[in-house]
Amino acid sequence: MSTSFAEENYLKIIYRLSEGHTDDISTNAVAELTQTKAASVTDMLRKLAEKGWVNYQKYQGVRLSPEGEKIALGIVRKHRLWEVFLVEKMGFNWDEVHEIAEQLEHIESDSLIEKLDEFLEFPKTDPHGDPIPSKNGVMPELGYQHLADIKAGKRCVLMGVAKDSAIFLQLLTKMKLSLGSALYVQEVNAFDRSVSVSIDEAPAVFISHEVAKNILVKLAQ
Amino acid sequence: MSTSFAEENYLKIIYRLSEGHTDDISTNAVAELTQTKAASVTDMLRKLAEKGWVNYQKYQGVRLSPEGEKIALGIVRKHRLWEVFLVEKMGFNWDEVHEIAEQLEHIESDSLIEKLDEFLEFPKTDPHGDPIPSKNGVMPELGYQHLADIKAGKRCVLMGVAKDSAIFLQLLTKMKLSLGSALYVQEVNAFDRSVSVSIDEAPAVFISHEVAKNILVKLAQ
DNA sequence: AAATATTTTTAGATGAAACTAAAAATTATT
DNA sequence: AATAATTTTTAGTTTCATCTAAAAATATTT
Ligand SMILES: [Mn+2]
Ligand SMILES: [Mn+2]
Ligand SMILES: [Mn+2]
Ligand SMILES: [Mn+2]
Repeated sequence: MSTSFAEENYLKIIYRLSEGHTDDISTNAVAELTQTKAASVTDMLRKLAEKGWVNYQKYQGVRLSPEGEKIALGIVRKHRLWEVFLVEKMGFNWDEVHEIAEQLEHIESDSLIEKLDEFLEFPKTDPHGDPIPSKNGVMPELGYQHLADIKAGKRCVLMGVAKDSAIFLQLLTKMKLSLGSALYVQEVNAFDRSVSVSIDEAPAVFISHEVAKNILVKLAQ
Repeated sequence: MSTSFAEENYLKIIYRLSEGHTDDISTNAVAELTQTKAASVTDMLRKLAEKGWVNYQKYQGVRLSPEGEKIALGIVRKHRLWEVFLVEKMGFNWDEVHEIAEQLEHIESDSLIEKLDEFLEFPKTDPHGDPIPSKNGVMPELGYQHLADIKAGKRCVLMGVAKDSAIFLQLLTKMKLSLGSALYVQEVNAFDRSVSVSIDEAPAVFISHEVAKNILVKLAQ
């Protein structure tokens, strides 16, 4: 069965909202991410349920069916592989690729995406550190922690971001933060929950809680 | 002003039908290439005229305005650059790329297409020998001839094809014909207008008039 | 437990892009 | 020049994805 751009975008967003927990997703949550009204979401959820891609009961919220999750993972795979292409081969910065990948993720050609994967030498993660689902729909679990949850005195490495808006990524770049940055959490400041962090052995800088929440790290060793 | 996929496809097809001659294009001709009904074409032509991209008078046919031609050339440029990418970088055969490029041509990002052009080292022609319009909307005139019009005894080189359907391209491949093939027109056979042609100095084979019409060549020296 | 607030669904409408069937205009033929 | 054939347009529908406004269901507060 074929999928429209709109359907693919809804499935992808329901997938995103489901990551981690297992409870049902609310109509309003979907409406916010799709940038549509709740009434439009209700219509689409009925249609997706009709096609067997979601389980949906009026007023009870929605979750992906196994079939729907497979489609969503396919879109996410394409999105992230194209992002790698845009950064690695076309020379874009990590804050410039998301919007273009939003378009490219809907290109329909299995052979293209497999050839792209090979051309990029089978990357495991995208330019934002997000894992790339395998061809057969398995999303690797990377198990990173949020910088905001790291205790003072710990060393860690920046492995990813939990948000890929251009404005956030540009701020990280300004702060000299990028994938692979070696971080030393000198102090957690109780007043505003900001963290004093030394980046690549440089003198420590303040990172706000809002930013630290969206930085994913792996503890050193 | 933004363009929908449907509008872009119409403009591209009107452009294609206009190449060469200067007369107006008929509604039916457009309907055939867009794979829609004449009534649908009439609707769209009114809309395109409204936006200033075509000149259209009821019953008089249609032609592109300068603005419409610029848009069409932009789509053709993207289509052909993506085809080069698919063949040169992704390892597709020349008969496999057209359908994928039909999708990729609608990706909207000026910086992407300029970076792609650079990545491909500014190709002048696509995998079918078709010229790639410049960034500023100029289509190079290559001035090739049809193999069907070449006189017996002449040598020429295969430079392009006038049709990019997979079935035609696969036949050429089977006949060992590809871009750059050195052709010697041994004889034009009056009965069926087929041509006896030696390909790369091999013993001559028969090429039907139907095929010869769609092969573009440059006379040797 | 009632009242109130919030969320979600229904009902009805809109704009795009297609369709079919019928009418009108143009072109070709006698 | 009249008739017939063909092409093109109009009129009225359909499907998809959205919208607004109002109704219904659920959740929260008093
Ligand atoms: Mn992204
Ligand atoms: Mn990403
Ligand atoms: Mn197209
Ligand atoms: Mn081509």
